[in-house]
Amino acid sequence: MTKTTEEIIMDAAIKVFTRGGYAAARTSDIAREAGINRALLHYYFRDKQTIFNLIFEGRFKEFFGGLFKVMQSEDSLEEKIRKIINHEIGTLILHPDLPRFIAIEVASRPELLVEYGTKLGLNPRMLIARFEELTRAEIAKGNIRDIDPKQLLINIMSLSIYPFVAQPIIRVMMQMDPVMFQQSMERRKQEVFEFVMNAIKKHA
Amino acid sequence: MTKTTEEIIMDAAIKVFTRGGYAAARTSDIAREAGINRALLHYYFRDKQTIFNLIFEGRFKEFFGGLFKVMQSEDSLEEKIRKIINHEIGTLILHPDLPRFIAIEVASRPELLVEYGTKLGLNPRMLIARFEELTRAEIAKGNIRDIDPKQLLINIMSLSIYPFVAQPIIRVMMQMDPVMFQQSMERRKQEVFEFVMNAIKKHA
DNA sequence: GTCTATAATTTGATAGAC
DNA sequence: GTCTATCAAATTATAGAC
Repeated sequence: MTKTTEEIIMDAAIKVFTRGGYAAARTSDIAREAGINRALLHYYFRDKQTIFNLIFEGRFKEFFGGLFKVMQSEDSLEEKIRKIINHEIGTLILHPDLPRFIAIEVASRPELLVEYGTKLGLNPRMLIARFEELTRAEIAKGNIRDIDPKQLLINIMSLSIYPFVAQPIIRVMMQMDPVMFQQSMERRKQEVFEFVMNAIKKHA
Repeated sequence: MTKTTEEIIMDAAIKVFTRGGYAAARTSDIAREAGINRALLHYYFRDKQTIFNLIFEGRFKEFFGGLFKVMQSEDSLEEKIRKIINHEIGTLILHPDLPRFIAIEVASRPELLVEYGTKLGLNPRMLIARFEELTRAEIAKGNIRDIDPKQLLINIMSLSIYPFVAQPIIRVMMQMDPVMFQQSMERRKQEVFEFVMNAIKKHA
């Protein structure tokens, strides 16, 4: 189970690229992080852009791939909401820099979203459609209050993802070290779920 | 009211730096955007870092300055929540790239937060303290359900700010052009307010 | 496969003419 | 004040020895 040099380089590249995006990444940082020489990067991978593309595809998949499965599940709305939140926060506890990385790169080149989206067979329309349908059905049945399903989905994502984007700010303002932050996010799974369910509940 | 060259350069620099952060910004991009020569940047400002520091201070102030005032107001909790949401979304409609820019730079250098925070006389502890106090009072009075005030504040911020961070993704997934997105955010002020108020309301 | 040395390219900063 | 030309430094990429 000992890692090949190629894997070592990839792991190092993930760290460096994810930290500040493509522009801020130095190939020398990747080499140092991997404990090898810069020239060896070019032996295993053609150039910086090639490494980045491989990394981006993997990170993109991490960010969107699991979500797609969860969104497609045949659960009730409540159960689906719970799973989305648990999946998002759970993933980001393991990879806290992920959303910032995706945001940086997709903002500077939005076509990446379409390119890698189709590459992974993700259909955004489909992804949203089921959730919308389910939500509208619950509204029609009178189980929840009238709310735009798209906005509801944005709200769930916002509550799950934003704290990680703002992690450095939150940590300073609320005086948390990384461990405290992680524990706080662990508890947040339940808190966000309750917040959302309350928000869509009907009131007398 | 015709702009000086210095102002033209600053405006261009704001655009370029905000787009992808310091590392991705090219001085040649700033010059082209300003319609002048690269050398002229160095005539008006010492170097890239100097321009960036000026820009960052301004943007930082835009992002945190107004919030500070709103957080200090003597309103009821409900009114304060409304004002926070309106202020955040309102500001970001005018400056949609702002939160991504702040997130990128503060993530790569968290000390910026403390440095510019104290420079502007912002005290994060104070900022949160009043909100916490007010929220606890409402809980004690039985007006809202029991909720961690810090988490509530994070939730309000998440709902207000995240859509702008994820703007490129949301735009693609929901097929909105920039104008539609802006209109959607305008409506969102009210929707987020209702969402939050419902979420903290007590249920029978 | 891995390294050292070096070349090529990109980017930022300066000198000096107008 | 603004430009062209040039330099210097940083960064990426390649050649070639071992």
